[in-house]
This record gives sequence, C-alpha cells and structure tokens, in this order.
Amino acid sequence: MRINTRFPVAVHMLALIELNKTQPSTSELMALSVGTNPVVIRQLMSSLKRAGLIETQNGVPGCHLAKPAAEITLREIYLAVQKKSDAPLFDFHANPNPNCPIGRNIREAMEAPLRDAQTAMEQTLETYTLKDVADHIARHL
Amino acid sequence: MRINTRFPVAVHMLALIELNKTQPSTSELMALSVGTNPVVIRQLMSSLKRAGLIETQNGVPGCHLAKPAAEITLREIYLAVQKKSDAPLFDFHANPNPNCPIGRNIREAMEAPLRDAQTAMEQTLETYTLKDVADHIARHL
DNA sequence: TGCACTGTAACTATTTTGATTACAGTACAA
DNA sequence: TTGTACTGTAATCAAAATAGTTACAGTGCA
Repeated sequence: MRINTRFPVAVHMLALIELNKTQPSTSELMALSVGTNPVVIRQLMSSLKRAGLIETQNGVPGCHLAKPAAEITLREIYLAVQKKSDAPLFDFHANPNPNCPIGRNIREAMEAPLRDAQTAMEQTLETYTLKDVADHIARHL
Repeated sequence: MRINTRFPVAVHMLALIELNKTQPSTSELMALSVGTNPVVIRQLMSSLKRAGLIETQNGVPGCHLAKPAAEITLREIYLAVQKKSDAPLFDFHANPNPNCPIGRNIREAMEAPLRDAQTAMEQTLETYTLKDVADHIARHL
C-alpha cells in the first residue's frame, strides 16, 4: 500500500518557491534541494502549472506561485500531480467472476466505503495550506 | 497514486466466506470468484489468519470467520493485508538535500498533515463492517 | 547571436505487484 | 494405510508502475 512520491515532492517544490526569495527557483535549484533530476522537477512543474498553482514563462528562469501560499491547500497540490485526475485511491481486482454472485456485486458493494475513505483523506488535506508547511519550515531555519 | 488490490480482494474473500454457507470456502473456490490464482488467495488467507479475522486448519478444506461479520471493520481488513503493518500511506522522496533548509525540514513539516490524512482515511474504513458489505451483496442476489 | 533556461518526448533502470510453479505437511475418508 | 484434497510457504517469473536520464526543440534576454 504505497503512494508515489510525486505529492510530497510537489509540496517540497512549492515550499521552496515560497521561501526562496533571493534567487530564481529554477528546476535545477529545486532538483538539488529535492535530490533528483531537473527533468523530474520540470514534469511536476508542468502539472502544477496546468492546475493553476504556479506560473512560469518559457525561456525565463524560475517560477512563482500563482496565488498566495495561504490559498493553496495540500489537497489542490495532491490532485494537481495525480497522473489521472480522477484516479481512485483504491484499485479493484481486474476480473472478478461475473458468474459468481459475490464477484458480480463486490465492486458496487465497496464503492461507497472506498469513496468515503478517499473523500475523508482529501478533506483532511484540504485543511492544510502551503503556508502551514512553509511556516513550519521557516520556524526551523 | 494507486493502492494495490490486496485490500479489495481480501474483503471479497471475507464476504464470500460470510455468504457462502453451502460448501467449504476453499482457496480454489475463492480464486475462482476473485479471478486469480489460488496461491494469491492462500497468501492473503495467511495474513487474515495472523490478524485474527479467519480461522483455518491445515489439511481441512475451507475456512470460517473468527468473529461475527458485524464485528469486523474494513479498517481491520485493510491493516491485516498491508505488507508492513506500519507502512505509511504516503511516501517521502528518498534523498532530500540536508544542506538545504527546505530539504532538511520538509519531512518533519509534512508529517502531521500526512499522518492526519491517513488517520482520517482509516477512521472512515472503521465505520464500515464486513456485514455492511455482505448485506449489500445479499440484497442484490 | 549565444546562453540559460523551460517544455517534452523517448528511453532505461529499478522497484513493486501479482501470478505461477513447486513442494512439504496435515486431515480425513475409503 | 494409503490416496486425495486441501493448507502453507518458498522461490521464481512476468507485467506494470515509477523514477531517472538523455536528447533536443523552443523561448527570452543580455
């Protein structure tokens, strides 16, 4: 039961953009801080830009937040870097037996619980903003 | 962002054990209903047994619930089939730069939000029991 | 005009997951 | 008491997902 690291890395990037005011936040600088390859960062930048969280300009180094950190929730970031925006948190097994009463109905029977669980998770992320994370880091500088 | 199918499959198995009273619920029968290999089922049976959710006897076909379906929550099942029982829902990137103030502190800054999100998810699963799922299926037989 | 970036596509390596093979151990019925 | 039908588990294989990398086109600016 594992979720990929795109979400934490995205928050890391945004926190850096918010806190680092002295130099342009380039993909190379962020890659250095995260400990990965600049292209990985640029791919995430692309997702964050599409979601309206950051603004970049082709050819111009660095990027900046598209709105104040206090108005960016962790849920927005989480959803922004999902591969497919509607991908459910839980997967079903691919081929339950349609000739078995349980196999035929298990999916529908579990839909509500799984949807509720995912919603509860996202609602919790909604209560935290990028500013909360950035402030926490700033206190430990 | 995807979670493996072990959890839904485990619920499928337990629902079958609960609803199928006419023949022993063997790994082969369950594999047929789930649409997978009997060994996959037996591996999950092993986890469910260790968690005290089912009882089996080596050499004796089938298995039965260790306690009433109404007393088995989806959270218990979810935790039972986790590879590592303490595995967090969200992963961190492996090597943030310790020389960067953000890289050094991002992990701690995100700990509370991620833990809260995971807890919220699990608490929601706690509100559903195996009986809820089985009843739902039984209504559609 | 050259440099420093962003933006993407394509490819590779690694890890995770599920499926499969194989086989030892047990219970029970013929 | 022996054969059969299971459970239990290790080991291996295949497929899928993920992260990392190379390569290169496009843009802005000094």
